[in-house]
Amino acid sequence: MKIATYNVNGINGHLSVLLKWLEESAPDIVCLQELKAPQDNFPHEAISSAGYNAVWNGQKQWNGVAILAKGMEIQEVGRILPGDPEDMQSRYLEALVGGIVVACIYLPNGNPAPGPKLDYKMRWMERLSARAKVLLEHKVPVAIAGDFNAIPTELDVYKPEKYKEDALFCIEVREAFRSLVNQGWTDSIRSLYPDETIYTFWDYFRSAYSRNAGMRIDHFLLSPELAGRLQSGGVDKDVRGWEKTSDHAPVWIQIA
DNA sequence: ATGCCGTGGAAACCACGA
Repeated sequence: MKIATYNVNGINGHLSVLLKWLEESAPDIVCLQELKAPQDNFPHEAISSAGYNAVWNGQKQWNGVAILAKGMEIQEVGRILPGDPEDMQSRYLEALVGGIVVACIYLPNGNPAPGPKLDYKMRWMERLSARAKVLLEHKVPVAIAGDFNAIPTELDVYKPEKYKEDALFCIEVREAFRSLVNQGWTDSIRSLYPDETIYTFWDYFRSAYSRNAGMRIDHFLLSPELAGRLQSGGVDKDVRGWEKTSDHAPVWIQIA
């Protein structure tokens, strides 16, 4: 079973790229982030015609996450990350699909840092850690997948020294990410490729993609029950080079 | 050193992204 995560940066604006990638890559389960579409403007007919069921948590203008599945029922578990009834941003969607609990996340960016946006990000990471701990205790196959907006280590960004103060790489975000993983999760791509430089995002600016000035911020965290089934994984880097494309590339893993 | 690009919604500019 192939599971993918892809920050589409506007599902309607980049729909043709998404559909082309779905056809070429043929993932069984897909987590999407940054739909940038209100709930009633999700392109469900196009997604359905491509062969995918879908559940989505949309929002006007910003954010928005979705889970797609090919030929499988998607049983929604929830669309609220517990811990803050004031949080109205559509950044979380949890579903049971193919015998796996899939949590699709779009973690807040946090910039400019320091400031209220970083504060919100840190609180969101605390809430995610709390939910992740509960999911681990269930001792079932779980994948937390999505745009974490977190660069785990210096190996994961083209110029670490430039990002020391950035909300994606500052020490408190790195420590929060490491603390989350240390609950017992497996960072899939890093576990498959312990020493390689692998990026999932390249800025639109400054020819970042052609310079390979990227960062690894889209991740798959697997519970022990699922990590043992991890066979392979990678980044569909070429998709980032397509016309009218997202600034992220799709990331995928193959599960036995 | 810098949103230089790109999206969506509102309004012909704005907020936001990483």
